[in-house]
Amino acid sequence: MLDIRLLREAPSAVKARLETRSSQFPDLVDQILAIDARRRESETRVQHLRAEKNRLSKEIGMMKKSGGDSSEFENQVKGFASEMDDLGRLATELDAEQRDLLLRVPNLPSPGTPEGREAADNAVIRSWGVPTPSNSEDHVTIGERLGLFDLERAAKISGSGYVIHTGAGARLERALINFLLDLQTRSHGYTEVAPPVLVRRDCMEGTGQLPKFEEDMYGFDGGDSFLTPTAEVSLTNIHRDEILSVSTLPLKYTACTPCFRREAGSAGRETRGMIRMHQFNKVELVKICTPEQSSAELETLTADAEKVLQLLQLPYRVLELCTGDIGFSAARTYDLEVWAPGQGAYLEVSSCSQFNDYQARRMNLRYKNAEGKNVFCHTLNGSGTALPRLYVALLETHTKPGGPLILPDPLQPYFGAAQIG
RNA sequence: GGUGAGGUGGCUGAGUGGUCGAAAGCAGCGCUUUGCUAAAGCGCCGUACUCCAAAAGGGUACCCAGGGUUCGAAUCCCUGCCUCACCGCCA
Repeated sequence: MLDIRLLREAPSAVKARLETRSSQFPDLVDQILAIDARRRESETRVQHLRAEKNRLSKEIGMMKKSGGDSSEFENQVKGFASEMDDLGRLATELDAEQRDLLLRVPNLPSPGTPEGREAADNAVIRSWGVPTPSNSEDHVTIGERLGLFDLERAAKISGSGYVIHTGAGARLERALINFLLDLQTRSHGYTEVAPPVLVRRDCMEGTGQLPKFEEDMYGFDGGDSFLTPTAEVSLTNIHRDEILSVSTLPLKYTACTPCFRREAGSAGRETRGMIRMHQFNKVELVKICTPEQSSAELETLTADAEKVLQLLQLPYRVLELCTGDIGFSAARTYDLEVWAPGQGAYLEVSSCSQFNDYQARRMNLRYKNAEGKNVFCHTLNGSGTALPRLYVALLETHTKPGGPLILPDPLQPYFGAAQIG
């Protein structure tokens, strides 16, 4: 959430920055400022009435104590009680309305974020490895041939968008998870966490999935709790409503959890195979740090995710997303796209984002700085990485048509063999 | 799921209708004194919002959350959430 004071003090700068995302946002800012003005006006009047009420009540107390007659004062207080109630209600309403609208304003893109409207405007900033020619089998063919997973029976029990990993395929999934978590904890210093995947509504608001994207989420109990679409939600919210000691920062957490997404509006897109799922495993990396640390932490976070692809010998490229393509809560984002020869395309396997204090403000996550002031933290996250697309790239890259899947060296001890098939 | 007990400031913990944003202690900060990694004394020490051009200084709200009773609520009532204990059920 943006600081309302920033909107008040520099509305045109804020609107100009939001405009680079989409033209719908400047109007929203005006709407919020109008409500803010009304809200403050009614709040001020209520406060004055309450001050008067408190003063009279205090006098009544003293009169009662000394045995005087206070009925005149009592009537006086009663006299403006209803005006006070009305104004108070109005102020509360406007406050809620303002907050709700403010929660629907996305983060300001960082100054360095390239401007652009759509994915085509993203900037390729580096690539690694040489993409293999796209004449291999696709992962569905390989998976069927080697008996690694079963999409049809998954559809039978859960519908489309689910997978059953079977036999060596299930073991490979487990080997990948262990490899990824060990890499991030042992080599990169993240603390492993095994969080709940069902969270309360306020956590989903904290990281920015709600209120705007409720139709993409699996909700329960009338919208009180949700299955998390990414471990980002659980991990970043761990310290919500806390004031952290600066000496503990940056905090670095990783977790592998199932992720649940309705993918509303994505029907028909990339539906073959495991590229877009309603449930999938993902290793997530989350950092909580100070504003000063934040930008450098984005670079190391991205490098931590890239290491996965390098070790697994999977060619990839890194994009810096443009203003029109970065996520709602993000100020700046690098996407890692792995080459999938069977698709003849790059697949997004990680999105590494810097949120500045946008999420922290939503979840009231602060730290006490050297001057003893409570300051909002900065948060970051990225995948390290999503399993299904990593799996797809692994199969399509390391399998020759009709041949076995040759596992990259670092994976072999985790799987317990050098190849499958 | 049932029963019971609770949720007060960074922590411990008083406070059962009025002058309580809240005693006291601890921790923290500042000063003084004592020549020795410490003690004692004194002072300061919550957050958010808001008014004022700003500072100074006011004001309002906050004792888990939301409602209610009352001229007045940390205190009484209702609901919810959470914690603890025991019972039941269960991977």
